[in-house]
Amino acid sequence: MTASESKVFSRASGLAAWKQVADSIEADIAAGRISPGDRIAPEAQLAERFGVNRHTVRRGLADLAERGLVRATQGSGTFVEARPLAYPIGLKTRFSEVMAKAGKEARGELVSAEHGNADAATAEALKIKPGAPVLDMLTVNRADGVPLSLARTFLPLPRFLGLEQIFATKGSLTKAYKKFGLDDYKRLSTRITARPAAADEAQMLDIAPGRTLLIINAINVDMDGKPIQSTLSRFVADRVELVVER
Amino acid sequence: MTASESKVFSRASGLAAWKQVADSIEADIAAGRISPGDRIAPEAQLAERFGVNRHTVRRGLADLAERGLVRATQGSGTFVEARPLAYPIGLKTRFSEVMAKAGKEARGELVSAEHGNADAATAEALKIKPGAPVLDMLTVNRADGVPLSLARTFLPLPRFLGLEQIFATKGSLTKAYKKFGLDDYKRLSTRITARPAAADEAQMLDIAPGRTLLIINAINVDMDGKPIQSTLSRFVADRVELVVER
DNA sequence: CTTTATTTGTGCGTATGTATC
DNA sequence: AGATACATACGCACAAATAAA
Repeated sequence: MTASESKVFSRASGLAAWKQVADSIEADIAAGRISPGDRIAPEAQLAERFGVNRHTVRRGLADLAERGLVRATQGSGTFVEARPLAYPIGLKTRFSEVMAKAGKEARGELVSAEHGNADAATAEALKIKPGAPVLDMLTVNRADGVPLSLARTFLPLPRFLGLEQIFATKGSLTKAYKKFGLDDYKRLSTRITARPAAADEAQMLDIAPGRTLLIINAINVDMDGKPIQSTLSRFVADRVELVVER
Repeated sequence: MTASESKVFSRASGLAAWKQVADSIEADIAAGRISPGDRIAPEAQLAERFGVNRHTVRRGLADLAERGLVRATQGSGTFVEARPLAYPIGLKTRFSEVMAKAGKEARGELVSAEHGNADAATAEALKIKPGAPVLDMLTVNRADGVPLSLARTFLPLPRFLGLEQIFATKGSLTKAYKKFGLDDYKRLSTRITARPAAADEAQMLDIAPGRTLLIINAINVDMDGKPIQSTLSRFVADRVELVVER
């Protein structure tokens, strides 16, 4: 590994030394010379390569860490972070299609499904009477086996009776809808918040409790504008990046 | 077995006792009988009122807390949470207009402003050459004095030279743009992630370190499609709820 | 500053009804 | 039928944090 891979370091460029270090490593990542998961050179080695003090290297790495490009682990090294999966949010967002486009295999796993009664919020979302029967499904959605989100979905019940069994085998809500003669649907509303993961959520998503979750509250309607589902999705924040589509 | 039950509470309704407690309190909140900021009755008192054990009340309160309706503080009480401010994200989102609509007074406070050089990511966002001059502003945006977000905004520099001085007095980026002959602009892209707040961020946003932040990476362009700003906004997650506009 | 009362948080034990094997 | 597991509910006690005296 020669220093020729990196840009030339200039003392008199006006740019702070730590910034030049950071920019150089960022360029290495952007150009694919170092890939997600790779350990970058130890700080001492970087200091020698750039001809700066280790403190200067650390300042640069801190800048990259703050922007989420690398993550330092004491005693182990500094690693290039996996770029989070871009997850589009738009009028017609389909989990399975989004994943297929990203070259990932999407699969929804049914954790539980039960018949319940709509509480005030769910009733308003689905435009049904409070206490009306709903299908209450809990699913874990994975991309290539890695849990991305934990979703609780409410569906109005006379209409989608038995949908959970189709979902369980197909692993896709879109496909399950087709069995009910519903070929197309769209997003009515999307609301986004974030909070730390509770113990049970962490367990199902295979993360440590307290890790950040992106909470998405979505309502989908059929082409007649009739609500067909109200979903509370909990995404592992450092595995996805939500992209708002226009 | 005795008939000394509370009016809404029914032992043999099939609904779990804790759920009935939760529903009853939720109804009180929905009906405005208790308002955001109010302390609800102590657990012991609620237990007596509903004729159940305190554990049962706690189970119900835990349900409400998980849904963000209340927040318990040890030694102090359980309080009704303020509903987070709905923050629309769309093609033309203006902080000041959004706040005015919500009946809040919006004000951007300039923390720092300096001339810098675009790093790789900023350069790509603004479609300028890496290292090109940019205005690097750090602002805290408040609604009625409460910090909602901390934003780092990069603007291309020959074009917006001196904008920071106008922003400092006006407290609004939209107004500052007008002084540069830019009357209208639109959102090109919005990317959303989330993570805990660092110490310095927490201090400026008046929250505890580690509280969850919603990170929004936005690029705005003028009506010719030319990028005019790249902003990294850090919203206090439990003060706002992002609403994706269609 | 110390003391005291209030309030939430936690633990353990007991009992019961309901599924499930 | 029996055994087992699980969720629900109750009772008591104490710890920890907060607020008021």
